[in-house]
Amino acid sequence: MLDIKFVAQNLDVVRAALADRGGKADLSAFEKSDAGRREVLSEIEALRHQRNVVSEEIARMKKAGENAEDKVLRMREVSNRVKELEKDLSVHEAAVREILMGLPNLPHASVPVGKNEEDNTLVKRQGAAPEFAFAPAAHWDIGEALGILDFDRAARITGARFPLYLGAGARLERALINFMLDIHTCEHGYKEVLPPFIVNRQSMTGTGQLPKFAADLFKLEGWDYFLVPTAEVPVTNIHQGEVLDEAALPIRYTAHTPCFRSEAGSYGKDTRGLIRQHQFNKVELVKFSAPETSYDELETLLANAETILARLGLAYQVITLCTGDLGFSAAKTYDIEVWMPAQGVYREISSCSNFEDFQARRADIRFKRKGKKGTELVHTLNGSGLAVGRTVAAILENFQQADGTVVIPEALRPYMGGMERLTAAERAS
RNA sequence: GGAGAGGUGGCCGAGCGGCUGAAGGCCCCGCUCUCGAAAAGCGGUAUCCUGGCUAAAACCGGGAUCGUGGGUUCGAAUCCCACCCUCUCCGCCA
Repeated sequence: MLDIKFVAQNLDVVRAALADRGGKADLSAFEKSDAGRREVLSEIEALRHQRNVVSEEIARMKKAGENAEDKVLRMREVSNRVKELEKDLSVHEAAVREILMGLPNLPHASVPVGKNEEDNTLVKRQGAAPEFAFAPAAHWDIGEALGILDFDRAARITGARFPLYLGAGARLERALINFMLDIHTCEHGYKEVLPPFIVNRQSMTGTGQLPKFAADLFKLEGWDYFLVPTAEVPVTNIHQGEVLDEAALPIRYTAHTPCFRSEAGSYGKDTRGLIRQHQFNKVELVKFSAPETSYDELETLLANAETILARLGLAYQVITLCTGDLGFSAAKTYDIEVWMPAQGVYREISSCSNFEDFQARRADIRFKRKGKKGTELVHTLNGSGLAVGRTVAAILENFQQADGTVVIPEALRPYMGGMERLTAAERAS
């Protein structure tokens, strides 16, 4: 959420930023509701002031044994009037809030202006894409041939877009999760957390998924609870409503969770394989930072995520999302895209964002500076470190061999009981 | 699921119709003392909204906030109702 005062005083700035994002905002409605809100509020406050003063008089008179009946009667009317006005006020407040909750974050000055993903800018490319003497197979064909992925049975169990890992495939997924968590906790200074996978409406609103993107979420029937679409939601909300110590910042958390997404509107996209599933695993990185260092924290967050790909020996590129491609809550986002040989493209495997105070304002996460009065909103950041299913897909495609086996990256072998290669040997059925 | 107890400031904790934005303590920040520190003493220390002043603050005025939302009342942290959460006991259970 943007700061209501900032919006009111910088309508043109907000309008321009929204235009850069490719949206249009009905800020005239905001102006009108906010003006109405202030007007009614000042009238209410004047009446309440009167009531407070006279009520005190009444107390004094009653104590002195005097008759205060006329004042009581007058204040009864004032109170009724206040009640009426309060109804007006809540209408205005709801209108302002609704508009404000629907406004996306303002892009940071360093974000390139652009219409869509074609205008994203390349930051760098790392690692060499493997060369094949044969036509590289798609990861779903490799996985099915090895007997470690079974999409048909997954569809029987649940439906389309659910994964079933078997044998070494299941172990590979688990190995990656442990590998990533170990690096982030032991080498990058993140604290491991294991949060709830189901969250309430407030948490979803705090990080920005609600109220606007309910269609992307799985909701529990009979409950006002939702399956997490990313660990960002439960982990960022760890400190919801808190005032943090300046000395405690930056706070860094890493968490593995399954992620559940309805993928509404993506029919026909990435229908095969592990790329776009309703359920997938992800190791997430979340930071709470002081405002002045949050962009430095974004750079290290990105570097922390990149480390995983580098250790696995996967080629990747980093791009900066342009204004038109930026997510709702983000002020700046880097995507890391891993090389996928079968399709010959780089595919998103991590997304690292600084939300500045946008989520902190919604979730009410503040901090106090030593020796200073008052509190300030923290900056929140997060990034995938990494999407595990897509990492499996990348490993299968990048390290496939002519004989159909897949070489396991060396860094991962300790987590695979020393296994060096995925073969069809253990295929059971 | 049944019975009971409770949710108050950064933290602990008193208050149970008006003198309470809230005692007391802790933390934190100034000052005194000290070569310095500790201890002790003195003072200060919630958040949000709104108006004035301002380049912006500081500052000043007003309002709101004692789990959340309603209600009673001239007046509610205090009384009533609903909901949420926590704890204890019983039942059930991985």
